[in-house]
Amino acid sequence: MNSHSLFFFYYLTASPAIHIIRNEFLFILFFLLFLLPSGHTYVKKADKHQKILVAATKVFGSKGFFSARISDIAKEAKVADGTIYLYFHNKYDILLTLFEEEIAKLIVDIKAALAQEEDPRRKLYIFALHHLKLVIEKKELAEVLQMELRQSSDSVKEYRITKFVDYVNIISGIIHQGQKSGIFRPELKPGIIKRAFFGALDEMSRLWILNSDHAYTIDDTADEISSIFLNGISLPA
Amino acid sequence: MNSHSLFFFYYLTASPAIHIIRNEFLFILFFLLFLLPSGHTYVKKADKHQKILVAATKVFGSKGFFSARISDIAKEAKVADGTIYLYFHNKYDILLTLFEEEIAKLIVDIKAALAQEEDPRRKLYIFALHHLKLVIEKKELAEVLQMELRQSSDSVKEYRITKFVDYVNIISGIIHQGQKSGIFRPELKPGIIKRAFFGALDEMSRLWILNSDHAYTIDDTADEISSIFLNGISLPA
DNA sequence: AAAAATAATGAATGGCTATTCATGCTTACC
DNA sequence: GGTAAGCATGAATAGCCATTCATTATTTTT
Repeated sequence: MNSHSLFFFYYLTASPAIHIIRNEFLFILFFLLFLLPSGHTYVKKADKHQKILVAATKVFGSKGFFSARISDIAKEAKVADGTIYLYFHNKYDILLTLFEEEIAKLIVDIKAALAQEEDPRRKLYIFALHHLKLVIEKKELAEVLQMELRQSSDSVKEYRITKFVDYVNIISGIIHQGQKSGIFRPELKPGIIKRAFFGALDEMSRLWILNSDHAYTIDDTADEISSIFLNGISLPA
Repeated sequence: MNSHSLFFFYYLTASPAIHIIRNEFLFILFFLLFLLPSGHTYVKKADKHQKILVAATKVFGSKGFFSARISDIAKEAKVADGTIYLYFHNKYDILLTLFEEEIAKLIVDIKAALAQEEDPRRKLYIFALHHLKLVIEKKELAEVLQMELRQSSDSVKEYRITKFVDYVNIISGIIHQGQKSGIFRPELKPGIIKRAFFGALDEMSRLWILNSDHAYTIDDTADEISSIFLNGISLPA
């Protein structure tokens, strides 16, 4: 979408102003009114952008970023290798876009679900449930998160420190609230807890991803983990 | 060491038996008595093997397996690129060797420390402490573990399922023992707990590795995490 | 101290694959 | 139905880097 509008403006500004006679003006008007918002080309582009991202998620998820080949992604998306470069700058750009779009969605989702709830204990449970549900519903994405969030390369680190932290900080927010309202032990450091909690969930994801025999249901797991934490961090009633 | 002894046997069996006259017999005896156990060549080989592993740990740790170049490792080890191939089959072999040797050591260490202790609660604490200490004392190794345990490639997965599980199963052993002796809640599933516990610790490592400003001490952290878990999984007294 | 055996070197090789681009195809408009 | 604009294609390019190997250095043996 982004690159599409840019493209459009490029063409617009590149043609000398003197050429904007009546015909062309009408054409541009037409273009603005019909093509840009919902026109055919536009939709197709968005389609492929999406198709490529979906394919990339699958391929990155199963082979990891480095072992994944552009041609794998192209084949999976049923698109020529070169086509990918009409939509993304390079391989790494695909990964970044994947993160930006998906983590953003995830944050929105979870925040919406949390807004329904007041009790910090319930909130923690809801967070756990959402996070684990992601693993089921978007198995491939979860695998990418699993693998690539760890890849240490300075550029990735910087990125991670931007986006990922937002997500994890939702937890410390909950802990904080719980401490303020006297439900959680006040001496615990939210900075540690959030990490521990995320780590526990994340490790469960890994379990899920690596084993195909899912011995426990998602609800059992969310239940058990948040219950441990709640018992662990709550003040005695 | 391994490849060295193989080498020796290769030479031994390759020379026809008829050649073993008195002189050569004495030579072999000499070789066996002096060179093999502590001779010069042997030590030097072990030296370089080790030097390369140390260098590799550093390089893998800072750049990740895929971004690490053999030439980086060679430079770090102060050795020619080609030399590495006298000690390892290929790049991936370096990584595997690293794991085998280090995780094995770690398991031995932790088991020794645990043997001193009876109380499952204390054991859990000790495990946490050891694991986190690893992150401090062998920062680079910890980074490699962090990064590469996640790398999804079928060969790695298989490997992981062999060695790594041994390590994590130490936790479930402790939980089990605690449940049998009526200290831990019997309805909890050790299969989940061990993962959650490991995940929490592991996430703490990540925190440590990514942030340079170490806001919390290792003991604080081990304390806090095991305390949460202990509260969480213990039966009310 | 020469010869033989072993080890180390690093430049050259070769395979692999991200990226490009000349070409052909589709669609949208007249 | 012809034309132009934008799209898609995939073979060719180009760069990177693991691995090899002819050569040099070192160590051991006689």
